[in-house]
Amino acid sequence: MFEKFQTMFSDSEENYLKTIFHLERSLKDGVSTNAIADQMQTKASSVTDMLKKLSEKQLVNYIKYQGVTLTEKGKKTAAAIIRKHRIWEVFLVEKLDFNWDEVHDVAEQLEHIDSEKLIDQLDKLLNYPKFDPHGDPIPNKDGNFPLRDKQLLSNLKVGDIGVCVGVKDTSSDFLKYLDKHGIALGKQIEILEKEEFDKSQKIKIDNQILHVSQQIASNLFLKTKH
Amino acid sequence: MFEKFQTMFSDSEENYLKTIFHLERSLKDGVSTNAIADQMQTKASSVTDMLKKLSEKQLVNYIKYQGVTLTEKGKKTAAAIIRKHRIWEVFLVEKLDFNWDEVHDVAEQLEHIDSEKLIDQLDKLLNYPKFDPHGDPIPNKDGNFPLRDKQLLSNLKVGDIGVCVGVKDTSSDFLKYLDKHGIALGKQIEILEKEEFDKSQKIKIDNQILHVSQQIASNLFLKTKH
DNA sequence: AAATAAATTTAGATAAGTCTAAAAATAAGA
DNA sequence: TCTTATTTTTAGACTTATCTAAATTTATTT
Repeated sequence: MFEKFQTMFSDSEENYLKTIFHLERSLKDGVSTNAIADQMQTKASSVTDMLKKLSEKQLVNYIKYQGVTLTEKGKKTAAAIIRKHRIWEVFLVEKLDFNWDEVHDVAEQLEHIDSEKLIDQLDKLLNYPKFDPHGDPIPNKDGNFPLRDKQLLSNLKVGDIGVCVGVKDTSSDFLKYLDKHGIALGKQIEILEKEEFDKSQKIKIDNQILHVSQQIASNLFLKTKH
Repeated sequence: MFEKFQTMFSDSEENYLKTIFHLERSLKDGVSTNAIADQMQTKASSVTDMLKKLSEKQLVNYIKYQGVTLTEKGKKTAAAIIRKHRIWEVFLVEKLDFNWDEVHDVAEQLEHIDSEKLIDQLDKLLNYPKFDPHGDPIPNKDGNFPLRDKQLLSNLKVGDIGVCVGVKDTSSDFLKYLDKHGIALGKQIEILEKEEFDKSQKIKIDNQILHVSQQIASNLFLKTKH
């Protein structure tokens, strides 16, 4: 009755792959043991153990004391997990009325469900979304991420106009702040003033004037009108 | 990033509770170690280990060599898991075009996802279904199962007319057999003849005549017209 | 370049869940 | 009832994933 699903990889292995994938993107060069440990709230020794295992399975290139990179196989696997995570997030928001600050923990569980048909059908039900509720790209079945030119609000100059297309910080607190001030994906934002001293900005959204700090501006992605 | 979900119980514990719940219903009196081991395709010694643990957690009444019964807490927990399993099955069939013979393995995974909001919203999306795709009752949030008077096709007599409301055997093979012969939940069936010798029957469904063996008739539930 | 600091790995331990093989308890048969 | 068979439990081992503490390697600093 409870025949074990011989999923390719354990939940833990999948979580490591996903983390390494993300770190590799942001840190560019090789990912260190400690970086992984920090990100996953675990101990460096645990990371070392797992890296050995992932290395044996040809998922990472691991050289002692030198950090890791994902192999092609590792990248594909990580992309598949991220794909599942993000499709589930869209589902939760679009079909089950979750707010964008509530989806992460549940998606973290759902991403490990093993069923190709399930994810394909979900994708179809949601009309093949390209971005998740935070504006992050959803890789296709081949592991390729759709590109979208976007810039941080903090990098725009006075007079620029853009549409909000994503957030860098996906923490619940930040998302709730955005909700409170009417900032959401799809909204148009115009930069009215920039304060050099503290990098804060005055912006126009929904014909309302809003002052945002550097912290906000550097976590909000806009797509500028070319 | 990957803070462990401190779900009440592990997947394994939940699977044991669910199995014991089902066995308790069919076997009536206490459930034996071997019955659980058989059902779960595991070894009796593993079952004993788990029973000790479940007993410590007040989920079962366990006396060495005497089998187990679920406590109230155990019943509630089991019902909650079964509730999740069956709601997911409805979702898979209604929203993702799964066939009723494809849902079990996936629901087996999904039933362990820990999110009250998720299951409540799913329930709402599906319009609070009372029965799953095999006609099995979905317990409510209190753990109570909706009742439906139903009888096995094999127990009806010539001339009786009923509507198909469930299956006893939910194996893929049986469900595919039913699909092939146009038998589905909601279909009306009339008993035309019964063969005493081999207990086979001649029935009418969709104005077609069909011969079904004892094996089929004893695994199909009908609701007779009052 | 030697000494110190930081990062990483190893060694050994723990917990959950499972297994095999042996021991103990219960049930069944003569 | 005594003996045998069946069921159940115990004992000890294994795997996965984690941890702490110690050892090792790499990086930094003077």
